[in-house]
Amino acid sequence: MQKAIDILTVHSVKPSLQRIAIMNYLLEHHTHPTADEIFMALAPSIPTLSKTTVYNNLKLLAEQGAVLKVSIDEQHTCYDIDTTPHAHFLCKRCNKVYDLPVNDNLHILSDTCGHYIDEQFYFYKGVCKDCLKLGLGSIKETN
Amino acid sequence: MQKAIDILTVHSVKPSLQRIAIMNYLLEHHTHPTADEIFMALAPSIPTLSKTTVYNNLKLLAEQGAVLKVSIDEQHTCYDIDTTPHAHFLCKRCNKVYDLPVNDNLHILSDTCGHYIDEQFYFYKGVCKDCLKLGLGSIKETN
DNA sequence: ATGTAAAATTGTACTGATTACAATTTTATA
DNA sequence: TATAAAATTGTAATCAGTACAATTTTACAT
Repeated sequence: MQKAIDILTVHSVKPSLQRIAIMNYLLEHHTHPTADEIFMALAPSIPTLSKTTVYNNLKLLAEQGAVLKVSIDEQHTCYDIDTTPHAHFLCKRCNKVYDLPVNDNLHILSDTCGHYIDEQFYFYKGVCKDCLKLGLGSIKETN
Repeated sequence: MQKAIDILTVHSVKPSLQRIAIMNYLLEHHTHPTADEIFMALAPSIPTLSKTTVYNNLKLLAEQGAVLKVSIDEQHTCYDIDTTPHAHFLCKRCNKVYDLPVNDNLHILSDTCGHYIDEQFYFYKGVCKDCLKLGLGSIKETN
Protein backbone atom coordinates (compact mmCIF):
# COMPACT_ATOMS: atom_id res chain seq x y z
CA MET A 1 0.00 0.00 0.00
CA GLN A 2 2.58 2.51 1.12
CA LYS A 3 4.99 0.98 -1.37
CA ALA A 4 2.55 1.70 -4.21
CA ILE A 5 2.29 5.32 -3.10
CA ASP A 6 6.05 5.62 -2.86
CA ILE A 7 6.65 4.28 -6.35
CA LEU A 8 4.02 6.63 -7.76
CA THR A 9 5.48 9.63 -5.95
CA VAL A 10 9.04 8.84 -7.00
CA HIS A 11 7.84 8.78 -10.61
CA SER A 12 5.92 12.05 -10.33
CA VAL A 13 2.49 10.48 -10.57
CA LYS A 14 -0.13 11.70 -8.13
CA PRO A 15 -1.33 8.74 -6.04
CA SER A 16 -5.06 8.61 -6.70
CA LEU A 17 -7.22 5.79 -5.38
CA GLN A 18 -7.31 4.15 -8.83
CA ARG A 19 -3.58 4.46 -9.43
CA ILE A 20 -2.74 3.02 -6.03
CA ALA A 21 -5.07 0.10 -6.73
CA ILE A 22 -3.41 -0.57 -10.09
CA MET A 23 0.08 -0.41 -8.58
CA ASN A 24 -0.95 -2.63 -5.70
CA TYR A 25 -2.34 -5.19 -8.08
CA LEU A 26 0.92 -5.26 -10.01
CA LEU A 27 2.92 -5.46 -6.77
CA GLU A 28 0.89 -8.45 -5.61
CA HIS A 29 0.50 -10.28 -8.93
CA HIS A 30 3.69 -10.85 -10.86
CA THR A 31 1.71 -12.50 -13.63
CA HIS A 32 2.14 -9.76 -16.25
CA PRO A 33 -1.56 -8.87 -16.43
CA THR A 34 -3.17 -6.99 -19.28
CA ALA A 35 -5.12 -3.77 -18.79
CA ASP A 36 -8.33 -5.71 -19.11
CA GLU A 37 -7.28 -8.29 -16.51
CA ILE A 38 -6.43 -5.53 -14.07
CA PHE A 39 -9.76 -3.85 -14.74
CA MET A 40 -11.67 -7.10 -14.16
CA ALA A 41 -9.79 -7.71 -10.94
CA LEU A 42 -10.30 -4.22 -9.53
CA ALA A 43 -13.83 -3.49 -10.73
CA PRO A 44 -15.58 -5.37 -7.88
CA SER A 45 -13.83 -3.36 -5.19
CA ILE A 46 -14.01 -0.06 -7.09
CA PRO A 47 -17.50 -0.16 -8.63
CA THR A 48 -17.14 3.16 -10.43
CA LEU A 49 -13.87 2.17 -12.07
CA SER A 50 -13.73 2.80 -15.80
CA LYS A 51 -11.77 0.71 -18.25
CA THR A 52 -10.48 3.92 -19.79
CA THR A 53 -8.96 4.91 -16.47
CA VAL A 54 -7.04 1.65 -16.30
CA TYR A 55 -5.79 2.01 -19.88
CA ASN A 56 -4.86 5.67 -19.48
CA ASN A 57 -3.12 5.19 -16.16
CA LEU A 58 -1.13 2.18 -17.30
CA LYS A 59 0.01 4.22 -20.27
CA LEU A 60 0.98 7.09 -17.98
CA LEU A 61 2.73 4.78 -15.51
CA ALA A 62 4.77 3.21 -18.29
CA GLU A 63 5.71 6.63 -19.69
CA GLN A 64 6.84 7.74 -16.26
CA GLY A 65 8.85 4.58 -15.76
CA ALA A 66 6.82 3.34 -12.81
CA VAL A 67 5.91 0.12 -14.62
CA LEU A 68 7.17 -1.72 -17.69
CA LYS A 69 5.00 -2.17 -20.76
CA VAL A 70 5.63 -5.62 -22.22
CA SER A 71 4.44 -6.22 -25.78
CA ILE A 72 5.75 -9.75 -26.26
CA ASP A 73 2.27 -11.03 -27.13
CA GLU A 74 1.12 -9.05 -30.13
CA GLN A 75 -2.52 -9.48 -29.19
CA HIS A 76 -2.40 -8.19 -25.63
CA THR A 77 -0.06 -5.67 -24.07
CA CYS A 78 0.80 -6.62 -20.51
CA TYR A 79 2.47 -4.84 -17.64
CA ASP A 80 5.27 -5.63 -15.22
CA ILE A 81 6.06 -3.92 -11.93
CA ASP A 82 9.69 -4.97 -12.34
CA THR A 83 11.49 -2.27 -14.30
CA THR A 84 14.98 -3.66 -13.80
CA PRO A 85 16.72 -5.25 -16.83
CA HIS A 86 15.36 -8.73 -17.51
CA ALA A 87 14.03 -10.81 -20.37
CA HIS A 88 10.52 -12.13 -20.99
CA PHE A 89 9.35 -15.53 -22.14
CA LEU A 90 5.95 -16.21 -23.73
CA CYS A 91 4.60 -19.74 -23.65
CA LYS A 92 2.86 -20.44 -26.95
CA ARG A 93 0.72 -23.12 -25.31
CA CYS A 94 -0.73 -21.36 -22.27
CA ASN A 95 0.12 -17.76 -23.27
CA LYS A 96 1.60 -17.02 -19.86
CA VAL A 97 4.48 -14.54 -19.72
CA TYR A 98 7.45 -15.35 -17.50
CA ASP A 99 10.44 -13.33 -16.36
CA LEU A 100 13.88 -14.58 -17.25
CA PRO A 101 17.09 -13.37 -15.62
CA VAL A 102 19.77 -11.89 -17.84
CA ASN A 103 23.51 -11.85 -17.39
CA ASP A 104 25.05 -8.74 -15.93
CA ASN A 105 27.35 -8.15 -18.86
CA LEU A 106 25.23 -8.27 -21.98
CA HIS A 107 27.21 -8.58 -25.19
CA ILE A 108 24.53 -8.40 -27.79
CA LEU A 109 25.03 -5.58 -30.22
CA SER A 110 28.27 -5.47 -32.12
CA ASP A 111 27.40 -2.02 -33.44
CA THR A 112 24.62 0.47 -32.66
CA CYS A 113 24.96 1.94 -36.17
CA GLY A 114 24.87 5.50 -34.87
CA HIS A 115 21.39 5.26 -33.39
CA TYR A 116 20.57 6.58 -29.92
CA ILE A 117 19.20 3.64 -27.95
CA ASP A 118 16.70 4.32 -25.24
CA GLU A 119 14.95 1.05 -24.47
CA GLN A 120 15.76 -2.58 -24.99
CA PHE A 121 13.60 -5.69 -24.98
CA TYR A 122 14.60 -9.35 -24.89
CA PHE A 123 11.74 -11.63 -25.84
CA TYR A 124 11.76 -15.40 -26.01
CA LYS A 125 8.98 -17.74 -27.09
CA GLY A 126 8.45 -21.46 -26.77
CA VAL A 127 6.81 -23.89 -24.36
CA CYS A 128 6.97 -23.27 -20.65
CA LYS A 129 8.14 -25.68 -17.96
CA ASP A 130 4.59 -26.50 -16.86
CA CYS A 131 3.24 -27.12 -20.36
CA LEU A 132 6.23 -29.33 -21.16
CA LYS A 133 5.19 -31.55 -18.24
CA LEU A 134 1.58 -31.79 -19.30
CA GLY A 135 2.04 -33.28 -22.72
CA LEU A 136 4.37 -33.47 -25.67
CA GLY A 137 1.96 -32.84 -28.53
CA SER A 138 2.66 -30.53 -31.44
CA ILE A 139 4.59 -27.46 -30.40
CA LYS A 140 2.93 -25.25 -32.98
CA GLU A 141 -0.68 -25.32 -31.95
CA THR A 142 -1.15 -21.61 -31.44
CA ASN A 143 0.67 -18.85 -33.20
CA MET B 1 12.41 -13.67 -59.28
CA GLN B 2 13.95 -17.12 -59.32
CA LYS B 3 15.31 -16.45 -55.84
CA ALA B 4 11.79 -15.78 -54.56
CA ILE B 5 10.60 -19.06 -56.06
CA ASP B 6 13.52 -20.91 -54.53
CA ILE B 7 12.90 -19.57 -51.03
CA LEU B 8 9.22 -20.45 -51.30
CA THR B 9 9.97 -23.95 -52.52
CA VAL B 10 12.57 -24.60 -49.84
CA HIS B 11 9.97 -23.67 -47.23
CA SER B 12 7.26 -25.86 -48.72
CA VAL B 13 5.12 -22.99 -49.97
CA LYS B 14 3.72 -23.29 -53.46
CA PRO B 15 4.98 -20.36 -55.55
CA SER B 16 1.83 -18.63 -56.71
CA LEU B 17 1.92 -15.33 -58.57
CA GLN B 18 0.91 -13.43 -55.42
CA ARG B 19 3.40 -15.17 -53.16
CA ILE B 20 6.25 -14.60 -55.61
CA ALA B 21 5.31 -10.92 -55.78
CA ILE B 22 5.30 -10.64 -51.98
CA MET B 23 8.65 -12.38 -51.67
CA ASN B 24 10.12 -10.28 -54.44
CA TYR B 25 8.97 -7.12 -52.74
CA LEU B 26 10.64 -8.19 -49.50
CA LEU B 27 13.80 -9.17 -51.37
CA GLU B 28 13.99 -5.78 -53.04
CA HIS B 29 12.90 -3.59 -50.12
CA HIS B 30 14.73 -4.17 -46.86
CA THR B 31 12.55 -1.55 -45.19
CA HIS B 32 10.52 -3.92 -43.00
CA PRO B 33 7.20 -3.18 -44.68
CA THR B 34 3.81 -3.89 -43.15
CA ALA B 35 1.19 -6.07 -44.83
CA ASP B 36 -0.65 -2.95 -45.87
CA GLU B 37 2.45 -1.34 -47.35
CA ILE B 38 3.11 -4.47 -49.38
CA PHE B 39 -0.49 -4.54 -50.54
CA MET B 40 -0.37 -0.88 -51.60
CA ALA B 41 2.88 -1.46 -53.48
CA LEU B 42 1.70 -4.57 -55.33
CA ALA B 43 -1.92 -3.63 -56.01
CA PRO B 44 -1.18 -1.52 -59.13
CA SER B 45 0.64 -4.36 -60.88
CA ILE B 46 -1.77 -7.07 -59.66
CA PRO B 47 -5.16 -5.36 -59.96
CA THR B 48 -7.11 -8.31 -58.58
CA LEU B 49 -4.92 -8.59 -55.48
CA SER B 50 -6.83 -8.79 -52.23
CA LYS B 51 -5.57 -7.44 -48.93
CA THR B 52 -6.64 -10.70 -47.31
CA THR B 53 -4.29 -12.59 -49.60
CA VAL B 54 -1.37 -10.46 -48.49
CA TYR B 55 -2.22 -10.90 -44.80
CA ASN B 56 -2.82 -14.63 -45.11
CA ASN B 57 0.29 -15.30 -47.13
CA LEU B 58 2.55 -13.26 -44.88
CA LYS B 59 1.21 -15.26 -41.96
CA LEU B 60 1.86 -18.50 -43.81
CA LEU B 61 5.33 -17.41 -44.91
CA ALA B 62 6.26 -16.53 -41.34
CA GLU B 63 4.93 -19.85 -40.05
CA GLN B 64 6.97 -21.70 -42.65
CA GLY B 65 10.09 -19.71 -41.80
CA ALA B 66 10.38 -18.07 -45.20
CA VAL B 67 10.16 -14.58 -43.69
CA LEU B 68 10.45 -13.10 -40.23
CA LYS B 69 7.51 -11.46 -38.51
CA VAL B 70 8.73 -8.42 -36.56
CA SER B 71 6.38 -7.01 -33.93
CA ILE B 72 8.63 -4.31 -32.52
CA ASP B 73 6.04 -1.63 -33.27
CA GLU B 74 2.90 -2.61 -31.40
CA GLN B 75 0.70 -0.81 -33.88
CA HIS B 76 1.95 -2.43 -37.08
CA THR B 77 3.46 -5.84 -37.62
CA CYS B 78 6.20 -5.72 -40.23
CA TYR B 79 8.10 -8.34 -42.16
CA ASP B 80 11.75 -9.05 -42.87
CA ILE B 81 13.20 -11.28 -45.56
CA ASP B 82 16.28 -11.79 -43.38
CA THR B 83 15.64 -14.76 -41.09
CA THR B 84 19.18 -14.98 -39.74
CA PRO B 85 19.78 -13.90 -36.11
CA HIS B 86 19.82 -10.14 -35.78
CA ALA B 87 18.30 -7.39 -33.67
CA HIS B 88 15.81 -4.68 -34.63
CA PHE B 89 15.75 -1.01 -33.81
CA LEU B 90 12.63 1.18 -33.93
CA CYS B 91 13.06 4.92 -34.25
CA LYS B 92 10.43 6.62 -32.10
CA ARG B 93 10.66 9.75 -34.25
CA CYS B 94 10.20 8.43 -37.79
CA ASN B 95 8.93 4.93 -36.91
CA LYS B 96 11.39 3.29 -39.28
CA VAL B 97 12.67 -0.15 -38.33
CA TYR B 98 16.39 -0.87 -38.79
CA ASP B 99 18.41 -4.06 -38.61
CA LEU B 100 21.20 -4.24 -36.07
CA PRO B 101 23.98 -6.84 -36.13
CA VAL B 102 24.41 -9.03 -33.07
CA ASN B 103 27.53 -10.66 -31.72
CA ASP B 104 28.12 -14.27 -32.62
CA ASN B 105 28.30 -15.45 -29.05
CA LEU B 106 25.26 -14.11 -27.27
CA HIS B 107 25.45 -14.32 -23.49
CA ILE B 108 22.06 -13.08 -22.48
CA LEU B 109 20.17 -15.58 -20.42
CA SER B 110 21.80 -16.82 -17.25
CA ASP B 111 19.06 -19.43 -16.87
CA THR B 112 16.22 -20.62 -19.12
CA CYS B 113 14.23 -21.71 -16.04
CA GLY B 114 13.30 -25.03 -17.60
CA HIS B 115 11.38 -23.54 -20.52
CA TYR B 116 11.81 -24.77 -24.08
CA ILE B 117 12.88 -21.77 -26.14
CA ASP B 118 11.91 -21.66 -29.78
CA GLU B 119 12.24 -18.07 -30.92
CA GLN B 120 14.13 -15.05 -29.70
CA PHE B 121 13.72 -11.35 -30.40
CA TYR B 122 16.04 -8.45 -29.61
CA PHE B 123 14.28 -5.11 -29.87
CA TYR B 124 15.77 -1.68 -29.30
CA LYS B 125 14.05 1.69 -29.40
CA GLY B 126 15.32 5.24 -29.52
CA VAL B 127 16.16 7.85 -32.14
CA CYS B 128 17.78 6.83 -35.39
CA LYS B 129 20.92 8.24 -36.93
CA ASP B 130 19.00 10.33 -39.47
CA CYS B 131 16.56 11.83 -36.97
CA LEU B 132 19.43 12.69 -34.62
CA LYS B 133 20.89 14.81 -37.43
CA LEU B 134 17.67 16.64 -38.17
CA GLY B 135 17.03 18.15 -34.80
CA LEU B 136 17.51 17.69 -31.10
CA GLY B 137 14.03 18.42 -29.80
CA SER B 138 12.33 16.33 -27.17
CA ILE B 139 13.10 12.67 -27.53
CA LYS B 140 9.70 11.55 -26.27
CA GLU B 141 7.35 13.01 -28.80
CA THR B 142 5.68 9.81 -29.88
CA ASN B 143 5.18 6.73 -27.80
C1' DA C 1 -15.52 27.66 4.74
C1' DT C 2 -16.25 28.69 -0.25
C1' DG C 3 -15.32 29.42 -4.99
C1' DT C 4 -12.66 28.35 -8.84
C1' DA C 5 -9.42 26.25 -11.86
C1' DA C 6 -6.85 22.22 -12.82
C1' DA C 7 -6.53 17.38 -12.69
C1' DA C 8 -8.55 12.94 -12.78
C1' DT C 9 -12.13 9.87 -13.83
C1' DT C 10 -15.92 8.16 -16.43
C1' DG C 11 -18.69 6.38 -20.39
C1' DT C 12 -19.62 6.23 -25.05
C1' DA C 13 -18.33 6.29 -29.63
C1' DC C 14 -14.86 5.44 -32.69
C1' DT C 15 -10.65 3.56 -35.01
C1' DG C 16 -7.95 0.52 -37.62
C1' DA C 17 -5.16 -3.63 -38.02
C1' DT C 18 -6.24 -8.19 -38.49
C1' DT C 19 -9.23 -12.26 -39.05
C1' DA C 20 -13.47 -15.15 -40.20
C1' DC C 21 -15.96 -16.79 -43.59
C1' DA C 22 -18.25 -17.90 -47.76
C1' DA C 23 -17.92 -17.45 -52.70
C1' DT C 24 -15.15 -17.60 -56.66
C1' DT C 25 -11.19 -18.72 -59.31
C1' DT C 26 -7.12 -21.29 -60.28
C1' DT C 27 -4.32 -25.41 -60.17
C1' DA C 28 -3.25 -30.24 -60.19
C1' DT C 29 -4.37 -34.59 -61.27
C1' DA C 30 -7.01 -38.69 -62.47
C1' DT D 1 -11.89 -33.03 -69.63
C1' DA D 2 -13.96 -33.69 -65.17
C1' DT D 3 -13.29 -33.18 -60.43
C1' DA D 4 -11.27 -32.25 -56.11
C1' DA D 5 -8.03 -29.51 -53.66
C1' DA D 6 -5.76 -25.27 -53.10
C1' DA D 7 -5.54 -20.43 -53.50
C1' DT D 8 -7.56 -16.07 -53.94
C1' DT D 9 -11.04 -12.68 -53.27
C1' DG D 10 -14.30 -9.39 -50.93
C1' DT D 11 -17.18 -8.36 -47.27
C1' DA D 12 -18.33 -8.44 -42.65
C1' DA D 13 -16.89 -8.89 -38.14
C1' DT D 14 -13.70 -8.55 -34.11
C1' DC D 15 -11.58 -6.34 -30.46
C1' DA D 16 -7.74 -3.93 -28.01
C1' DG D 17 -6.92 0.51 -27.52
C1' DT D 18 -7.97 5.64 -28.02
C1' DA D 19 -10.52 10.17 -28.63
C1' DC D 20 -13.43 13.02 -26.71
C1' DA D 21 -16.75 15.35 -24.01
C1' DA D 22 -19.05 15.29 -19.60
C1' DT D 23 -18.68 14.69 -14.82
C1' DT D 24 -16.37 14.35 -10.54
C1' DT D 25 -12.61 15.11 -7.52
C1' DT D 26 -8.70 17.67 -5.85
C1' DA D 27 -5.92 21.63 -4.69
C1' DC D 28 -5.51 26.06 -3.62
C1' DA D 29 -6.58 31.01 -3.24
C1' DT D 30 -9.75 34.15 -1.31
